[in-house]
Amino acid sequence: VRPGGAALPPRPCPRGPRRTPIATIKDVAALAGLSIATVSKYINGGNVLPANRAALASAVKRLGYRRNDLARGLKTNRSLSIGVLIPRLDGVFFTTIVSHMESFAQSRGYTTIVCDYREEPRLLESKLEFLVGRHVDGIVAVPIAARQPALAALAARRFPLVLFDRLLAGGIADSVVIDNEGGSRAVAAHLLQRGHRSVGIIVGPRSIYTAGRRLAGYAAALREAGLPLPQRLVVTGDYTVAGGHRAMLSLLASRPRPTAVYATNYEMTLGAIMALNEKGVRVPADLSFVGFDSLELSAVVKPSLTVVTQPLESIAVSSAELLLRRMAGDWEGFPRTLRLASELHVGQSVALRKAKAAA
Amino acid sequence: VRPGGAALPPRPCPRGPRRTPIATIKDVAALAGLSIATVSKYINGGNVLPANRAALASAVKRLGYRRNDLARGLKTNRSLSIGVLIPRLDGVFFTTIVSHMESFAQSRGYTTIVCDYREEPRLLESKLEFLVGRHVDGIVAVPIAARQPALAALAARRFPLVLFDRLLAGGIADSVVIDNEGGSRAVAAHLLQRGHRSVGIIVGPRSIYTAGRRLAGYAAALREAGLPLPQRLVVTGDYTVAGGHRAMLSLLASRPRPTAVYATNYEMTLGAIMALNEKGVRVPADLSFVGFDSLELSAVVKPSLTVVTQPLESIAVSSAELLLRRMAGDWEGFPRTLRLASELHVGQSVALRKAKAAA
DNA sequence: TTGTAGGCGTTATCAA
DNA sequence: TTGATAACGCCTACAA
Repeated sequence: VRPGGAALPPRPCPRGPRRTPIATIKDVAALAGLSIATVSKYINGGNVLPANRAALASAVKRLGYRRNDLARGLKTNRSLSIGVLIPRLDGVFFTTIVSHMESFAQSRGYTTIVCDYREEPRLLESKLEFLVGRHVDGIVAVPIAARQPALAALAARRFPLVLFDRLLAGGIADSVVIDNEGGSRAVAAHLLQRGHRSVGIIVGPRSIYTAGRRLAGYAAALREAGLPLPQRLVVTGDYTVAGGHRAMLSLLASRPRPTAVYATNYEMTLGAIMALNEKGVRVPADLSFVGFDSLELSAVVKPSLTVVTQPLESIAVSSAELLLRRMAGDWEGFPRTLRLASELHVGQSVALRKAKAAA
Repeated sequence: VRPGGAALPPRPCPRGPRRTPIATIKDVAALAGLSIATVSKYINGGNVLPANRAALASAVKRLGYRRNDLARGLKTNRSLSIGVLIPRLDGVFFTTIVSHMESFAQSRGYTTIVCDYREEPRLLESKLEFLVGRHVDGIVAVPIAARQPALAALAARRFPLVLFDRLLAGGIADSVVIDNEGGSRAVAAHLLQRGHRSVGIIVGPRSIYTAGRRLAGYAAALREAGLPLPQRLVVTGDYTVAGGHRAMLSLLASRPRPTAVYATNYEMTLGAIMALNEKGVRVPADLSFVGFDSLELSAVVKPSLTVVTQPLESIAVSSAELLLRRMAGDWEGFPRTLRLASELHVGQSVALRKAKAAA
């Protein structure tokens, strides 16, 4: 029986024989004929006599000394690591952001521990436990739902925590999101201006924050323009390639067929394009199309795609920067919500239509 | 002036005020009225009297005690983390593998520190330094070239190190690769059997191990069949979407046009398909096509794609498992090279041609 | 079964 | 400026 709280990680492998021993401060001190206190000062940029400095430098080099961050962290009560908790590790959106975070964090001396919870609430909690157990100095996370007791508790304790992409209800934690509504409004405006009155929209799962906002912004823009948004033009694609593919097929089959389609994330954009190609639908001659996040595709596809793009690197860096600030004890403006702008890149996938009576 | 060896990481943020203090063994001991040694035993599954066990359990729960892995690692000389060093963090191939490694490692109690070196040799070295400085217990890495002194040195020191995807010259380190030649041979056989005699191949950069092997296997199969492989049918696509796109366009323009094209990685497959769609080339009626690693696409695209797939999860798990074995001191068979099979998934993208005289 | 004590590599406090 | 010395949280003989 293994006791000790809910879920202690399994015992790791028995350790093997030690290889080349690693030099410690003590070794350096011995070789340089100085005390470990002096060596420590030297290592951390303190003042030492030039003569000693030289001796230490050579000793460090001779021994190949490397500071032991574990020991240091033990003393300073910091692990020099931050946790990153995301819904999934496949899809390109999160991995790209994580990649940027990773390199930013490393440039600041921090290591990242990345966990994904496969969109499972239960896994989210246990991975959060794992991170806390690892004594990470801060956490960047993507909530799965608007209410998330575990995350809320962390925030309430003033544990450095920054959310991104999705928000918690009540704005109780520092967060970084993009202007999802704004992006969709821009798309709506663009399509309306180009004469489209019947536009299909491929949306994500209702439960996901971004999906709701993207649809809401789009619907609001239509409403303000006095146009209806019939349910048959709103198709859910589950944020997957297959879902986008299916959704596009269904829109193509719908009568009257919309004159344009707007896919609201990368995977669904990909799937939708595949469907168009299979069906031999010409863009924008037969159908206009607006995608999401697929700037790379946009450059490759002809005609170039009109897409909404998110500033992936900014999201990553803003989140990490805010986190580091909190970790440094600067809680100014807490809880803070940064809203980054999304951009509409106008390509050639939206045709100009003569205005005529709406369907 | 910051002294102390080549490249110490920058000083991290000054620490902020301590928040909710975290319970330690000492606290648990005090609350339970026992010694810390007993608590430690309890935590690690040792024998304690039932009565004490109960007291400890409640104390642990009350205090929300979590073991400090840093302190434990300091004592046991292990950091419970493994480093993962890969060429890039964009592309789906490496990130998928890393994702599997991450979850496997976590299931064994290990944390992973992921670094990418953006295909830059210099960055590879410095990230390796970073990992070693973090005292990771082992490293999984993808070399950038056949000779890599830093990696070789590590292997020579018997530091737990497993390479994957690409090999080092001389087989001096544990490695996990797929049977690249075999995959290409299977493609060649399939195409030949279906009557294709003039097949374009879109290859990766010469400098990358897998690119060389994939081309070699294909060329060998042709040679053994007594067929030529004219240079104009071998187009380099740099392993990128844009490159695959360009390469396919060039093959389509080539005269006589090949009857089939084989793209040798995921990104190039994507680009190539885009090019086909743009040009309105029907697959397989106008041109047969074989892709790589795009099983997900394969399901979405119609007609379904014939593709070579790599066992991404096996690569990840095999590498991590071998690494853990080495970390446990089991050096049996060192240096070992695991060669995993790739698979040819036959879809409907290769047409059956009546055999006739070669071009 | 339980407790005592020493040490892992660092940092930090004070004297010297 | 330098150097003993005491933590940091945990593990582990060894002794009780």
